[in-house]
Amino acid sequence: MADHNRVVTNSMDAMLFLTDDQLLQGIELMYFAYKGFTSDPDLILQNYSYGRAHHRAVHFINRRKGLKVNDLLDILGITKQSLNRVLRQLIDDGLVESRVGQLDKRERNLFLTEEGKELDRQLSDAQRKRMRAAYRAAGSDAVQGFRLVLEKIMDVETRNRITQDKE
Amino acid sequence: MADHNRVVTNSMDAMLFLTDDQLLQGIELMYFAYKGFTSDPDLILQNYSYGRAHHRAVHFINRRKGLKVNDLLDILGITKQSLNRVLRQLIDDGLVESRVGQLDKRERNLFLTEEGKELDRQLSDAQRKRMRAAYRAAGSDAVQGFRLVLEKIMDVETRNRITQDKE
DNA sequence: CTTATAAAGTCAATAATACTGACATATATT
DNA sequence: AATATATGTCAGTATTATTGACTTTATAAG
Repeated sequence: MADHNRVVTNSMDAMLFLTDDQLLQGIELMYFAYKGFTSDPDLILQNYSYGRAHHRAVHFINRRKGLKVNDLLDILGITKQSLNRVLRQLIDDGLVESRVGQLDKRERNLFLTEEGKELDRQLSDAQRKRMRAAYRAAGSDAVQGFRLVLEKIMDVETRNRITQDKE
Repeated sequence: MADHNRVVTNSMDAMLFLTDDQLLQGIELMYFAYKGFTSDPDLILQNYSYGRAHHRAVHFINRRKGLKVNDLLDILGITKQSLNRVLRQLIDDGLVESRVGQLDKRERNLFLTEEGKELDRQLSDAQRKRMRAAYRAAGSDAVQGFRLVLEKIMDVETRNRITQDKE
């Protein structure tokens, strides 16, 4: 079975020029790009003594205003104990507001306060600036390909959850 | 100067359809794709009680056989104290060999042992499998765009260091 | 109405990864 | 001989994550 797969794989790789070395180069590209991608926000977060976890929470609370705590847990894929520390800080610091659910009072809907929006704006500006520069330098065809490959790289469940919200 | 740039930026954004929302979608794609990208290796590493730091060390030692400790520090962008813990484990566990430099005996050249190569093969197989599937599903044009955008996203210094090795 | 389930929050212990600062050793350079 | 470089190590701290146990409040099911 292993041999059979290898043969099929090789012929399809040949069509797409997918040598092991090229795949490894793609893997390294992902690693280094992600590192650059997070470097600007990391600097800003230091001023707040926050980390990437705070960034992610702020980002998704802004992008999905009023989302429930459980929604955020699903998106981030962490435990509630992990999120709690971060969310507690953001609420105590006045960047996030937790409102009791209107239909189900057990639920909490999360929103950014003005101060939270200000942090999000700073982080988002830095990251969008980098993305915009990269997109512009690479061109729109490249951007399409970039987006397509990234969608295929992520877990299917994640992709379904993300794309269903858009369409 | 800021105003001048803004005007130029906006017109070019229009040409490339770069709304803030699309940029934010790209940012989320990076986040979710990177998460998927690391999920397979993470499972394998659990069997060894290793983490991502070990993965990165093993990967780059294999890709740049005989590299010096300082080279690895530059690539990973961490302190030697951080690397030391990971490298110490890998050496003690017999996955990495540290050979005294031939020209300069202060230097140490790092190599994977057979056992180290076996771990690298497992991690690399999993990650290449995912990349290959994504590449195949997206098509070769998309792959070109993917690579191009990633190169533009990373820090310039990183890009120079990476690409100089290839050409 | 009572019981069970669900959403959120918390406490405690642990782990992986990173940091800074200080210092040691061996080797190379000046 | 003095200085600089490459590597290694010890100690202390921070961030982010984990598992497990438990509480509070509110909804749903019996």
